[in-house]
Parts: sequence; structure tokens; C-alpha cells
Amino acid sequence: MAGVRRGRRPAVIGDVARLSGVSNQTVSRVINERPNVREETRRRVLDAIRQLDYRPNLMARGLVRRQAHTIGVISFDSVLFGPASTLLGIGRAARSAGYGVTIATPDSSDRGSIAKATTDLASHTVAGVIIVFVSRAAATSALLSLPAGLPAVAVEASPDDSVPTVRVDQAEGARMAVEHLLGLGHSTVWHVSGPRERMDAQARVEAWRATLERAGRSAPPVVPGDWSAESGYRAGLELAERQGVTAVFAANDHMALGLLRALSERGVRVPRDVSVVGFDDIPEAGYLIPPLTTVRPDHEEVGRRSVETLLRLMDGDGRDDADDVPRVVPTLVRRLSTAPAPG
Amino acid sequence: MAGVRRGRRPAVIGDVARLSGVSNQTVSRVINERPNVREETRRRVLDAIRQLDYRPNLMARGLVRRQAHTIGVISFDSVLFGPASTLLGIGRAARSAGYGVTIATPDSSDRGSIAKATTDLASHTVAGVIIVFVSRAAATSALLSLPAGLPAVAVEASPDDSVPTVRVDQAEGARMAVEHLLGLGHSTVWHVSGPRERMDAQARVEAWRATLERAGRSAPPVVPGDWSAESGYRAGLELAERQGVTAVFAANDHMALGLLRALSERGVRVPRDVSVVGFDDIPEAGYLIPPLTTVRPDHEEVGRRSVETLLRLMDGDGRDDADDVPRVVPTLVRRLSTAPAPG
DNA sequence: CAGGCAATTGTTAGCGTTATCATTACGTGC
DNA sequence: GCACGTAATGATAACGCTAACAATTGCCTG
Repeated sequence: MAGVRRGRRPAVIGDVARLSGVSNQTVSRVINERPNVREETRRRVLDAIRQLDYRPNLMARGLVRRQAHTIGVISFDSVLFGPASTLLGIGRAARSAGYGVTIATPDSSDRGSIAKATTDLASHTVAGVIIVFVSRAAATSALLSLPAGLPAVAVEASPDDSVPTVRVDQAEGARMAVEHLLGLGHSTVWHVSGPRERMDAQARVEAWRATLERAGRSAPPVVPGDWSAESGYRAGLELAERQGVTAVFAANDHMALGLLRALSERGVRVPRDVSVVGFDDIPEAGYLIPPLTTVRPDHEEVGRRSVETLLRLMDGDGRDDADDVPRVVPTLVRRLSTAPAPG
Repeated sequence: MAGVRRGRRPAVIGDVARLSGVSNQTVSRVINERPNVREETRRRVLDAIRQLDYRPNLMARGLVRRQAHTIGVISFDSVLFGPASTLLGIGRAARSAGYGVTIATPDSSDRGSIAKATTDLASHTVAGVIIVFVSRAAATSALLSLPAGLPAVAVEASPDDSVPTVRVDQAEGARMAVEHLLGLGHSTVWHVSGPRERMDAQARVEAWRATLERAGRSAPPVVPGDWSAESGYRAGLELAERQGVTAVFAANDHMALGLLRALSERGVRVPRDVSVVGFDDIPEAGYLIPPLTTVRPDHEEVGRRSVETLLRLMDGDGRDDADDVPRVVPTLVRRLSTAPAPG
């Protein structure tokens, strides 16, 4: 029905104007839902639009409005569950606000590639930028290479308060995990951490330690990991050797998964001998052996909220209200990998 | 050093022209590395560009060239490992070819949302579109709502041969899995499938059956799943009840994971009683209990190749060479979830 | 019924690039 | 010294749209 083109060049605003017998400007007004167009005229124009299958050329519009109506996203680790979910949330939220989304994934986290990605986005004249899930160093590089005046929002990691930052309340999540374990009677909780330079990893470490201290427990040394199941496995082997380990909080589910495997391999039963809590609630967390008790951050919500924040920033003229974005509070999902302390 | 702007409006080509004492056109020639510019002039212009931190406005350029130098991607399930990796591959490949990437994720897979996503991309005047990982129905909707003449490449699923399609050689992967199990002496292999409407799932089912038949074995009924660990778990419970199940090929690793858990719960030992092979080689596959033997498709390569194909399509004027894109052949990763048949 | 106001529509001038077609300058060969 | 080719550069007109202002229309008021 609609769609009369036959490989012809796409209709432009002038075609619509001619067909409906009005000026370009009136067509423009109809498209942009501007007031002061007679109802009948509007109908005629809309008819013509349908008939020609006209769609406004966003580049032309962007050119005159000096803005692409597109949000740029710089993202790392976009294969991981968390960032991928955030991306999804961003995409959906942006699109429903009428914005397009352009993604740039730097090839590596060195300053050069990040700068390249950023300037790429900038020359696409994006309306604003969201920087997702990076180390503080990477976030700094990104922000530095951003043209002045381009609104930006950081997710999770930001170098300072110059940019509003949307984050999961890592501390609260870690607190939940630790208190859950302490509540089960464990005398202390070990921690397998994420990579040192990641801010979310750092926050979890700190909250883990703080919660233990607040409860008057001494914090054992951190067992370092790097998010990978493999590092969790190595951590598990190490912990299996140790005496008196009854509760472990892994900084993400993948490491928890490796951990579970190592413990099982060494004959340590979970949760009977050792309780394990993860972080992320990856889709398969409920189907590990045993089903994993874990902290569930709502990554999609983070994405949504970062778009919201960016839009607000773009509306307002300044960047005054930095950093008063409420954190996204995670929830604790109790499954079968935790149990009262043995003995 | 570079970067003299102070919150001023970004430099435009005219500023560069003025500063270097040439015309806009000459600056344009320098930017676009056109011949016939005196070496000294070029240097002067480049200096000015650096001094003003000038970057060409891609919208203006896109407008006059009638093309955004951007590749559009329509993607579903972008949180899943496979699609996410493909996206990454696409992003990298596109960027290194100088193209931007715009992503549209339909809200659901009904025709309306897909059409919306597609037309969105179209009005961004993308140079071409890649449709990632969808059911045949969804791919059809997407292609139908694509403006005629816009080059498109499908990944995995395509309605017909009208569009070049880059795919993992699902059949070869499934064949590897089944033959591996048969080679271990299992008399037949059960299959836990992905959702019926997914083409990759379908291909795996068919190849599984064909391989069994070629080996003169009868294929047991398909145990249906939906990619989720949970469905794998349910399948596992079902298979654990059955007599004579010694080998299972799960259509993806997440289901294999659920499967492993169900079997373990029912006291079925893997691989001693039952061998399990997955598909995907998700990052944690090596750390399941036991480490999962699985088929590893190179999703990033798929992404790269789809960009390549799209670029070729955009270069050439027609869409003649459809469908002669070589499939990406997966590899079998042998771990500990498979062993010789019992007894 | 003139004057004025609001609603509706049209005109003109860009937005920042590049394509296209001049124009200029500088040899080269006869 | 003159036509001619070639390299280097410039001027002008788009690309498709919207902002800003101008013009027209109809209607109301006194």
C-alpha cells in the first residue's frame, strides 16, 4: 500500500510539498508536530507523506539543528553480561526517547584508541555521550578527548565529579552479600576480587572490608581475580587449601562459577563446607551446582537511567547537577550455595 | 598543544580556509586526500587544521554525499554471548574501515517494532544494514521494511537468498559434536535443541539427525529447549529418567550447563554415565563441572566477515553475489564432559 | 467598515560539506 | 610568441532540512 517508490530516489520534503500543494515549511511543521497547521492541511500532508513513503533525512535535519539526535556510547567489555545488558538498556531508552545510538568500542584501553573512538563519536555530532564500564584510567582518557561542552555521562567509572555518574550501588550489594553470610553464622568472609583497576571491583572490595570491620571481624587477605571463571577457579584451588574458610564472596558470578568447580574438584562441598555468594546474577546462576546465591544489579536499569541523566543534562544548559544521580540498588538473590556455618 | 577551542563553537572548514589562506575547496581536497594540491599548500592547511582542532562535520559531508558512512545493525538478544561477540566483531571491523556503527534493537520481535527499528536506521541514511541473529520471521520483517536498494547482509538467519548471509557452519559444528560422541562408542546421541523458530537451532537439529542417520543410527526424539539454562535443566531431568541415555548434544552451552546440573542432581555422573557436548564455548565453559566439551563458533569472525561482505556489496552496484559467503567453520573443543560409552 | 489581531501559510537564508565547472599559472613545443 | 596541456586553486551551486521573518487570510471589535 504505502511505499510507491520503485528503486527511485527516496522522496524529499519538496516532493511532499508539491504533492500536497503546500510549501516545504508547512510540511516541516507537520512532521515536527508544530502548532498552527489547519487540520485539513495536516491531513493532506500526511497523506502525501504516506503516499510517497517519505521519511525525513536525519542528516539534513541534524545539520541545520547542529545536532544529530543521536547518543554516542563508548563501551568496553561489551561481551560481558553486565555491560551488554547496560547497552541494551541504553539502546531501548534512547530509542524510545527518539534518539539513535552509535557505539564505539575502542580496540584496546590505551589512550590512543580511546581518543580515536571519542573523536569518532564527536565528529558524528552526537548529542551526548555515555561512557560505559571502564577503568578510571580509561574513563579519564575518554573524558579528556571529549570536545568541551559535549554532555557526557559515565557509567560505573568516572575520574572525578566533573561528570554525572550512574552506578550500581556496589557497596550496598557487597554489604548485602557479607551480611547475609555473617547472618548465617560464618565468622568471617573471604573475598575473590575483580581486577584491581576496575572501579566496581574496587568498590566491592572496600565495602566487603568495611562491612566485616563494622561487624568486628577481621578481614582475610583479598584473593585477586580478573572477572574470568578461570581466575575464580585458581582462587578456589587456593582457598581449598586454606584452613577455616567457610564463606566466600566472589566479586562476580563467573568467578564464583570457577570457584565452585575448584571446590568441588577438591572435595569441598558447597554449601555444607563452604558458602559462596556471587555478584551479577548471570542468567545461568540459578543452574550452577549448586544454584548460586548472588547479588543482582539491574544493569538494564543502569542503562535506562544513564540515558535519562544524559537527556536531562542536554536539556539543561550546564553540568551543575553532577553526581547526584541515585545509585541503582541491587538485590540479594538467595539460592542454594549458602548455608549456616558448619560446626 | 592542539585544541585551541575554549568552549567556542567547533571550527568549520571555512575557518581553516581563512587561517591557511586558501579556499574551502582546497581544504576539502586536503581532508579527502585528493590529488593536485601543492605540497606546501597541503602542509599549511594541515597546520591550520591542527591549530583549530578542526574536524569535518560528518552530517554535512553525509548530506552532500547522500550517505552517512555508517553501518546500521539490527540485533536481537544482544545480551547473549554469541550476538554480543558478533556485534563486537562488527563494530571493530566497521570502525577500522572508517565506518560508524548505529545499532537498533527492536523492543520485541513483532513486525511493528522491527519495522520501526529498520526505518529508524534508514532515516539515519546508513550506508548498509546488517541484521543479526534472528528468527527467519524476524529477518523477513526486517528485510521487508528495508528501503529498496539499501545494501543488507544477514547474519545466521535470512528469509531466502535475496540477501547475502554470513553464518557459522552450524551443520559442520553439529556433525563434529555427534561424530565425536559416536567415535567414543556411544550408540546414539540425544539432542537438546534451541527454540524451534531459530534458524541456527534448526540447522543444528538437522545436522545432528543427518549425522546419526549417515552413521546408521536411529535418532531419538528431540528434547526441546529455548537456549536458557533453565530449559537445559528441565531437559536434564527428563533425560535422567530415561533408560539408555549415554550421550547428549546440547544446542548451546547454557542449556548444557542446566543439563549438567540436573544430571548431577539425579546422581547421573558426567562423563562416566553420560557424555555431554555443548555449543558456543562460552567463556566459562572450561570451568563448569565437569569442564564442557563444546563446539566453538568464532562469532567475532562472523561479525568481521559480515562487515566485509557488506562493504563489498556497497562497492559493487548490485546484489548479484548473494549467498556465496563461505561459512565460518567452528572447532570442537575437547574437555572433560565426554568419555567413552559406559559398559 | 476600518483597524487590529491571531491563525495559517509562504519566502528566504542558511547549516557545513563536496561536485562541478571555471580560472589562473606555468611550462612546452613549434 | 602563441596555442595548448596540465597542475593548482577558486567560485558557485547544490545536498535536504529548519529558523526566522514576511505575507496572507479570516474574523472580531468598536
